[in-house]
Amino acid sequence: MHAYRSNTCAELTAADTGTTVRLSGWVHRVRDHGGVLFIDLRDHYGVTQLICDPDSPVFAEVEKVRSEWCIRIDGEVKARDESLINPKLPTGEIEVFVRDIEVLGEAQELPLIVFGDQEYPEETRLRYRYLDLRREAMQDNMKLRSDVVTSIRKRMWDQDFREYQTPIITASSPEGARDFLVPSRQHPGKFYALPQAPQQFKQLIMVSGFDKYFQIAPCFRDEDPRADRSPTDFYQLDMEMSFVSQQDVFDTIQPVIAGVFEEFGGGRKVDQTWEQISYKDAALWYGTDKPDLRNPIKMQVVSDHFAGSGFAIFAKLLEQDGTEIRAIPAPTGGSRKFCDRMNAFAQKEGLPGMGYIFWREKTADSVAQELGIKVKEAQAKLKSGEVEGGMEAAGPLAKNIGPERTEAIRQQLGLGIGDAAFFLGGKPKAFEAVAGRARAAIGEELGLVDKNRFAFAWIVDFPIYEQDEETGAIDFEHNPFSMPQGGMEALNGNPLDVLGYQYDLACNGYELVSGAIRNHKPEIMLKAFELAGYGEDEVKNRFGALFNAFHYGAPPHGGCAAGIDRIVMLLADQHNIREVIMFPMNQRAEDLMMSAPSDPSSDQMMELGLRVIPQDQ
RNA sequence: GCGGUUGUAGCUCAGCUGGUUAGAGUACCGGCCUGUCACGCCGGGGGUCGCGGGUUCGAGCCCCGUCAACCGCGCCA
Repeated sequence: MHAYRSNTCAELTAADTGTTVRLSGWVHRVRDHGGVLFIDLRDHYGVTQLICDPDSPVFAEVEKVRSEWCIRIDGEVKARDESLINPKLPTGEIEVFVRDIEVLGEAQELPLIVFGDQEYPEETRLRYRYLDLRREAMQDNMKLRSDVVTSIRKRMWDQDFREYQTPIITASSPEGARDFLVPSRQHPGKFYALPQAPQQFKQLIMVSGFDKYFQIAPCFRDEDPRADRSPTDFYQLDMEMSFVSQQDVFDTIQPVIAGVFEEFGGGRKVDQTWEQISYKDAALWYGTDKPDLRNPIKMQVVSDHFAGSGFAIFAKLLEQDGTEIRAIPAPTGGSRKFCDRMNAFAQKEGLPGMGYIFWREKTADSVAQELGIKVKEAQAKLKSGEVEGGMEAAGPLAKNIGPERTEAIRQQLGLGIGDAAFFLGGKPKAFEAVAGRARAAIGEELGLVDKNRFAFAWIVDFPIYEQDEETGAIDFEHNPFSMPQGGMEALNGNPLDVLGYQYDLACNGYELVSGAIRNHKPEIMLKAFELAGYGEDEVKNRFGALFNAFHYGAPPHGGCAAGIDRIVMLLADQHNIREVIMFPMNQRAEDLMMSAPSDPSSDQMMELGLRVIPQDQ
C-alpha cells in the first residue's frame, strides 16, 4: 500500500464498504464521546468522517489528536446506518473505522481556526498565511485563480497568441510609477529595475515580427496599496498584436474576458455588448474613468438652471470661468433623512456639502405654511380638495431658486414623487471625483445596483496630455507610448485637445484592462515628447531601445493588459485583492510571514558597494 | 506625508454615566460521556485592557502624545 494514502478524503462512498483504506490529512474537527470518538479528516479534496472506539488497538492514540494535526490512518470503510447519513458531505454515506494511526505533524494551539468561517484580523491571517490558506474559502479562491489563468491561456492560445517570457531583472523605465531597484554586484553603484510591466519588451516583440504575443506577467510597482491594488507585485494578462486598429484589440480581448466571466461567474449576467464611452463623458456622467455601470445613475450638467438664480452660492460660482453645476439624480431617494445622510457623506469627503431637492406628495405642513393657516385646517383643505394636492419640491435649494427653475430641473432629470437630486458645483476637476463617490454611495444605499451582473464598458479617447494646475506645465496624462489620434497633424494644434488611441475596460467600478494603439513612428514620438517638454536626447536616453527599434521597420501595433488579480477578485465576489493572492504584502508592503523587507548583512552591502543612510532624526 | 476606523485572554468580542475581584464564546489543560457531524456536561489555567504621560480619591472608560492594523486621500499608464 502507498505510504500515505489509498484514497483522498473526498472519494469514498457506500460502494467502498468493507474495504481497507489508508487516508492522510488534517484533523478538521474532533467529537469525543468518551466511548466513541469522531474525527473529520480533511484534505484538499474533501472531508471523511473517521470513527474510533475501544475495540480499536490505537484508541488511546487517536484520543490524543487535536485540530490541525496532520495524520495518516488505516481503517475499514463502514456504511452508515440510514439515519446517520450526512447529506452535507459527499462521503456522508460512509465512515472509516480507524485501526492504525501515524501522527505526521502535530499542531500547537492555533492562532486562527481553520474550521468554520470565523473572521480574523488580516494581520493574523497574513502572519499565519499557511493556516489561513487551509480554510475552505481560500482554497476555493486559489483554485479559482488557477482555473482562470488556465482558461485565459487557452483562450489566447486558441486565437493564435503565443506566450513569451520577458526579463524580470531589467532596466528602469522612467515612465509611470516608482521602480523597484535591484543593485548590481558586478557594476557597483548601478541598478537594475523590476519591470512595472513588460511594456517596452512587448512592443519590441512586435518589432521582432511575432505578430501576437501574450504573457501572464508579473508587474512590479513601488506604490502604496489600496483594497483593489496589491503593493509590490501583481499579475497581468499582457497582450500585444501587430497590424491592428483599436477596434481589433477590443474584438480580440472581449471574447476572452467575457468568456472567462461566463465560465467562472457563477451564473451572474455578463454584458454582451460593451458600450464605448469617451473619457470626457465618463467623467461627466460617472465622475470616474472606471464607472460601475450596474448603477444606473447618470450625472448631468444643470448650470443653466442655477445661473442668476436665487441660490447665491451657485449663482456666484457660475460667474467664474470653467465652473459648472452638476446634478446627481437619485430615484427613490426622496426623503429628508436620506438626503441629509448623503449631504453628510459629501462633507466627510471634504466638500462643504451637497445641496439637494426632493419631490414628494404635498404635505399639510407646507400648505399651512404657504397659506398662513393651521396644519389641521390645511389637512382638511387637502382632504376636501379645496387645495390641490400633488407634487411639491422640498429642500433648501428648491426654496432658493423658486418653483419654475426647480420644475425645469426635475423635467431635465426625469424625476418624480419620491425621487431626489443632489447638486455639486465648482470646477469639474475639483469635485468630479467626490461626485463619483457620491453617485456610488447613492446607488448603493438606494439599492439601485444590480449585484448579479458584470457590467463592462470601454472607456476610450483619453487625452494624451494634462496640464499641471499650478505650474501650467504640460505632461503626459497616461503614458507616453500611445498613438495620438490624428497623428502628427493633431500634435501641431493645442496639446490639451489631443486624444489618444488609448483605452481602459471598466467592470463594476474597477479598471480591469488598460491599453493603447502604440506610437510606432519615431518622428511622432519625438514631437509628442517635445510637447511634454522632453528633448530628443531625453527620448533616446529614456526609451532608447524602442526609439532605435522604430528606425528598423516597426509595424503598427497595439494591445492591452488585464489585471488578473482583479478579475479573480470580481469572480470570487471579494472586495479585497489580498483574498485572491496566496502570499500578499500588507498595507505597508511588508510580508509578515517572511519578514520582508529585512536588513541586509554587512557582507551583502559591502559586495554591492552600498551604505544605508540612517533614517533616525 | 495626511484623514478616518479599530486596538480588552491564543482567537472572536462584551464591558453602562469613571467606582470595588475586567466578563462571555471559542481554543487550550483535566474529568465525565457509545452515534456525533458547530456533539454535550463539569472543572481549571490563561489579561502590562497596544504603549507612554496626564486629570481624578479612583481610569479599560476622560484628556494629550505615541505605536500598529485596516480603509481612504496623495500616489498609481
